[in-house]
Amino acid sequence: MATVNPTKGESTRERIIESAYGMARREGLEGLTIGSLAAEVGMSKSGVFAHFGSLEDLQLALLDSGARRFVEHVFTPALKQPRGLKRLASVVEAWFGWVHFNGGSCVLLGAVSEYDSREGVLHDAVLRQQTEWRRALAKSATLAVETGELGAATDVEQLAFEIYSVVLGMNHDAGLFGYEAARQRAERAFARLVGSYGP
Amino acid sequence: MATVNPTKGESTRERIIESAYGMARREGLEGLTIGSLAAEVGMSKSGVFAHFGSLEDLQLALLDSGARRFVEHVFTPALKQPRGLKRLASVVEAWFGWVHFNGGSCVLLGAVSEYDSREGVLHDAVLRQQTEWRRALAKSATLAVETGELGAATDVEQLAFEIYSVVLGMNHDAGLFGYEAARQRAERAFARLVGSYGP
DNA sequence: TAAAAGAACGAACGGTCGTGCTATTTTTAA
DNA sequence: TTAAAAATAGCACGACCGTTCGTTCTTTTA
Repeated sequence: MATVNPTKGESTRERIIESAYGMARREGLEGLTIGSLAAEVGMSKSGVFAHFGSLEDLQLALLDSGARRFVEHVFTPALKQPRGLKRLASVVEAWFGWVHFNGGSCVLLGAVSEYDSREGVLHDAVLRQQTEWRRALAKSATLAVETGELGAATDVEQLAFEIYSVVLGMNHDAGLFGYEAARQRAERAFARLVGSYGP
Repeated sequence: MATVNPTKGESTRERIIESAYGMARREGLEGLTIGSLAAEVGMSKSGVFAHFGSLEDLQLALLDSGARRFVEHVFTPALKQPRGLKRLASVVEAWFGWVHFNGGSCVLLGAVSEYDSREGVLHDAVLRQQTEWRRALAKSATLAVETGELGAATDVEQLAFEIYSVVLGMNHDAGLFGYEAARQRAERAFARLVGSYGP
């Protein structure tokens, strides 16, 4: 019972974030403005503003919220799979689905290219996220090595990089050329990867 | 003799683009403003503005200029290599180097995530670029199949996607975690790729 | 050297930006 | 039901946005 009895402020704050998330998917975190956001949720600028205290804090909240959804969508369901290749594949498949779930463009990945060569709290948050998920991916790979489904000599960090690359490739192609074709390419690439790292 | 006797206007236009390119590398094409650009080149806003007619045209010019550099840096030198795997490898290596050449963040790739889910001439230009380079990459792969250095059954479009993914992975990691480590990962990934597609 | 063309400036425009303030309304708690 | 607290609106601000316009200075051409 985490979200029971949400106060009015909390629920509208959630509504704002929801709306901002859709907007950021089209315009990026940087393209977000309080004015247009207020118009979309049907509030005044100052009304929206008061919930966050600053635009940067709103962006930060958005990043957090996105991260929560991401983990829920990609990592959590995989826990139902047995450790090893099954679980790793589940993560990757869900990751592919995540791109589609977000209409072909991902706020979190967009934030990487917006903030990777900048300083500030948003950069720090993005870096933390990416580091964490790369680590989680490598961990999943490690389990698949331990079950013997991947070769014992597997460099799991390298494999995590290569899987992540496929995700980036899919994200890239989905945005430019369409989701379906991109997903097929990505599926095949991942299958190849698993095959080439096999025992 | 293309750039001989450049008129004054042409040369300052070049200077502006040069400066804008560096700025766009930090802030993205979207983050570019005529005011800050004018300040950096030491001109008035209107003086800068007059060279392009609109901000969008400036961004478009920047995209064109970047494309020219990119081709010059990545594709042109590879022509000195014999057709086949040598040339393909040369393209990929130069591509890796291109990321470093641009200080770890590439304007052209940045433009993809800025404009992939938008409409307009900038989106169109980005799409044209990416389509062209993917095609060129696939073509390079085709030659390597014809020389017998890659398997006859190779799906060159799939291979092009996978190579491109590695480039994206490298770009991602270079921006967040540093160039050197990213390049090593990318090198190994490409080597694996070539190996797994071998004859 | 004179005339025409081009380049750059400075000021101003209407907008929008994020952010403070002070009211007013609505929700919550006693 | 009433008082306190929270949520929202309204307005104004200074800054900056892209763009336009008329003017001035510099370069090119004849």
